[in-house]
Amino acid sequence: METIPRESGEHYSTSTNARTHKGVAVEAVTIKEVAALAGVSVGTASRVLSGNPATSADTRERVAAAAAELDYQPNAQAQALRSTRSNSLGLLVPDVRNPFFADLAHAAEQAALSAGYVTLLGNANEQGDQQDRYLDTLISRRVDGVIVAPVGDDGGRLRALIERKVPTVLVDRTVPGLDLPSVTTDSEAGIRQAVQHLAEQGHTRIGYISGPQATSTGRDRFAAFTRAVAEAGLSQDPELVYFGDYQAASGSAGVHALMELTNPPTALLAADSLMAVGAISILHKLGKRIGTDIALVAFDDIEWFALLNPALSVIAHSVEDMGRIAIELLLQVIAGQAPESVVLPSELIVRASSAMPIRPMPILPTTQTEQRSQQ
Amino acid sequence: METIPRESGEHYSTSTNARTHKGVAVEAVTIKEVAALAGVSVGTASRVLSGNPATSADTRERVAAAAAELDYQPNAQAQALRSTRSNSLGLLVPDVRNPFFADLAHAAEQAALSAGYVTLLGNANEQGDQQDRYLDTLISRRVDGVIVAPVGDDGGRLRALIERKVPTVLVDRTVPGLDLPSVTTDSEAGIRQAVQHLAEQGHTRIGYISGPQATSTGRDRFAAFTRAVAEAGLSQDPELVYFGDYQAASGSAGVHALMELTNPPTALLAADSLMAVGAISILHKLGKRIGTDIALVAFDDIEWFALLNPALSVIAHSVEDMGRIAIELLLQVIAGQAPESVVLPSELIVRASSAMPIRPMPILPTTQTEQRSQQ
DNA sequence: ACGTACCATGGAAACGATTCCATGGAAACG
DNA sequence: CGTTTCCATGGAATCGTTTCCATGGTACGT
Repeated sequence: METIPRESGEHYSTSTNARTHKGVAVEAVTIKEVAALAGVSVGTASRVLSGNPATSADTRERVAAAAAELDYQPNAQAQALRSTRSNSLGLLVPDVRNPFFADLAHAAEQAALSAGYVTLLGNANEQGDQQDRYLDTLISRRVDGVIVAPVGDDGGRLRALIERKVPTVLVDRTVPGLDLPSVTTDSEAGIRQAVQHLAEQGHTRIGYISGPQATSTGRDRFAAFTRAVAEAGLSQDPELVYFGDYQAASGSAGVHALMELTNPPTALLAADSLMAVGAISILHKLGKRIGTDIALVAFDDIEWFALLNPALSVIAHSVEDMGRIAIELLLQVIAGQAPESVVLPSELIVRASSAMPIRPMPILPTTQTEQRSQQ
Repeated sequence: METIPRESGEHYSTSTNARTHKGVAVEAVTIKEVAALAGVSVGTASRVLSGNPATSADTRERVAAAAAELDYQPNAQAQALRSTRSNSLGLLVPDVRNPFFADLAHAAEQAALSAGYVTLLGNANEQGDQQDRYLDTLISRRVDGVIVAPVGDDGGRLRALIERKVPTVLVDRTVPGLDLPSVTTDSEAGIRQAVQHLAEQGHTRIGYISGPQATSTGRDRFAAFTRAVAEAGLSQDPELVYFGDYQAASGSAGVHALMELTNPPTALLAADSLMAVGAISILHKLGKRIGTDIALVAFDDIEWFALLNPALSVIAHSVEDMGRIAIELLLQVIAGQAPESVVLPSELIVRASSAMPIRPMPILPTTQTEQRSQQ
């Protein structure tokens, strides 16, 4: 709206990309200046800096020296605009504060870095709209590929990625109806081992704190639990299942609900680490001693779980592999291939939280003996 | 190197920004196509889409409809190249897997998002060269501002940021000689409270697992510890200090070293959460019961510490405030102001790990009684 | 020694948006 | 009714880089 006449005088009228800061205009070094200092054309300078072999040793040297002298940093936006490659990947996780996803982010980021990509990390906060917002941002920034641990079940703006044929890989969770390569965990084995292990300790009523049924992991793990319980001949009382949302608070709520049953469980299985944290916290408050009064097993092998007293039994799966393989698959998609999805194994690690038989009595596989609550 | 003649035929020779994927070329929607569909010029379309008021209601409507129809997502690179604003911030932390920095990243990212910025998260892995590499990447991407929890003491490429006048704010740690706004914690109060508290429990020899002296927090906290110990009249035996590197392994090594002294400490203070984790792990292995055989206090208030048994006493400081304020300061710097640095308070939270007097005997402030190691 | 091949180089177009400037038309004013 | 003002719009320049194309020069084969 300013109408003050501006003099278009004898300034450097050639290259003026100003970054203003505290009122002072700072000129960034461009390839033009590098070329000038080296005494070559812009095209030649570009060739040298991008490693194009069609250059003489002499110019290579002079351009490199000029770039170093001026501390030249190429404008990544201009590069990306022209070359349609941004050398950046998007990584979208439901929650960075969840140690599982923090580890995943770390693993993926390191793998991406060694492949020459920077990672834009986005946080969906377990909210579909925030995920969609980030996905649009990633489309706008023309990232070369995206790795998503999806929130919700409808795909949302993931479909926009697919339409645009943006290379995309799903990780940890899948979305029904979306045909994308993925890296997931086969929860079946780990959960069956956990249930069998608890049955061997004499437990007949296992409480299950489930993930939300709007996620693939929530459904898969719940189905695996149901099957395992049936196979082991344990109680299939539907009251023993509480549906949480993968956040700590719902782990607490789950324990509350399960322990108020007239016939409460003697063992608990939590479908992720955060809900396990919530469960532990409330069990402490309720005065229940883990590993003695009640057994507890958690999905996700978090370093800290081994430090608890008693140490927590967990169903482990390798988050490092998951992150690394996700990047590998993504690089393949970027290269124009159509890689197969990868399913990683899970396995039970028994520690003190579930190692002690609560009721040392023989298991009666056929007859379900009514047991009084131990209030 | 291809010399195959390419036909430059009757294709859409106007706009061909191809993103190749699985061999198929996909054209991204550009503003040109939006303008064509709306029946206006590119300039007008741009004005509408960027909210420039110099547009008629009629065109606004038609352009908006066309953009929606085509699911247009602007090319952020072209926008940034022309407007010299990228609407993105860089956030560089020493280690995302450290829950303190994961929380910090989350807090900062949310604050940035609500201010309209996306965050590029980088991981220095506590290594100066990896930090430098990321800093160069951020310069190249022309981010609008950078928040750094610096690794090391020499600044490295941080000086390049300053030369270019890239708006930068330091967080958690500072670097001597760099005049940048920062958000840090005053460890003095929390550490003095912790030492006094331990002295009140009858401890006279407090082991200190220090952070590296090449970080400002390492130095500050060590100095605060030294002062507090002197004030409380406790042992200033230099053998009671172990210098770690803020990683879990060095916490274990520190406990090892301190417990092998002929006169080992009866209480431990760890300068960050990861070293505390390492310390807990090794104490378990050595059969030392925390809170009974040895007292333990950790710097950094991590949610999980409250779940340990016994719960861990901590020196707390607000990581949410730190992240949020860092973004606030950065926005001020971007706006051309020169904000003051902010120092946040710390305070002791006493839990079971340090609550019990280990040797209920009167303190002899002057005479140091020889105590046998309790191996 | 001459033509061919090749290689390093300079110049210019292009990527997709923003933004300045000029213009045409409508509205407002006398 | 004529002139001025203003506003919406189209066209063009521009951001910094890559990449295509043409060219000049050197080396090579005959």
